[in-house]
Amino acid sequence: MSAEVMTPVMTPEVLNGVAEYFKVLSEPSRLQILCELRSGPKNVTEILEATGLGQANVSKHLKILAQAGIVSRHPKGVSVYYQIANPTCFQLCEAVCNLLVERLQQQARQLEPLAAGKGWF
Amino acid sequence: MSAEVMTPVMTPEVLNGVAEYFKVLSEPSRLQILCELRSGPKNVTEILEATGLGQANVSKHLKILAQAGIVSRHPKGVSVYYQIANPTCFQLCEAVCNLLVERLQQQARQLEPLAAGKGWF
DNA sequence: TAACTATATAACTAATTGGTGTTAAAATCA
DNA sequence: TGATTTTAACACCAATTAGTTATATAGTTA
Repeated sequence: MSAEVMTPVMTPEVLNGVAEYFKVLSEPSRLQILCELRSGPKNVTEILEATGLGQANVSKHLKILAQAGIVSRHPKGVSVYYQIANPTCFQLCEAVCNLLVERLQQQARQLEPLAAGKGWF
Repeated sequence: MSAEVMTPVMTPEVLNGVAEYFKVLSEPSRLQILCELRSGPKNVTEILEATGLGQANVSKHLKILAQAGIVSRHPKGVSVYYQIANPTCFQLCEAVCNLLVERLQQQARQLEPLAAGKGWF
């Protein structure tokens, strides 16, 4: 009955949700933590040592990642293990990586003739 | 010769670059602007009217999007038209959207038996 | 129970940033 | 030329947040 079937209206709620997810991935420290979890679950101390970040800082970042559903929390005795809950985040990172590489390569191609001495005069 | 071929080291530069790109997409206003550009190029005035955002605000957001290589700038007479330079951003948004939908559906499934009256006692 | 370890939380600072208002610059038209 | 329109640049304020320090909480062991 709706005429908006083909191009769905992006409600503010959806926009906010998507923006919020991207915001979680927009901090180098959090990406670093995610990279460390690529090899498997790690407890907080291991993440501390691997990243060199402060304890309270890591704890806060892990909470944010867990709330976003990107990592999951698994208490085991004294320590708490975290692991990737949804590997989609890596696909997103990979896509952005490719984007950045493409852009750098394109810039390199544009600069190449100048480096070869052509085009200055 | 390198032993790090399989799992590439994520240098701080790469991490910063990826984080920076995600940060550009982490603002609802910018996502709103991108959504308005889905239907084709638009000048600033058209974007103003479509989004309801302030002029200076839109100008700033467009600059950020252009610097990130997500939109491209095309002056035409008095006005300046912007258009999507790389549609990859939409694939990213779509992926995040699916993620959010999946999470809501999963939460719904978990809540369903409780709503049916089972599991309270 | 007390002592110890691992993690989380609270309070704080410093820096970043989204939004607004204003001004300036550039193109078009009278 | 002068007036108008369109966009960008600049200054400002309010709100958010990453990181740090100190403290609290929970699990473990003696």
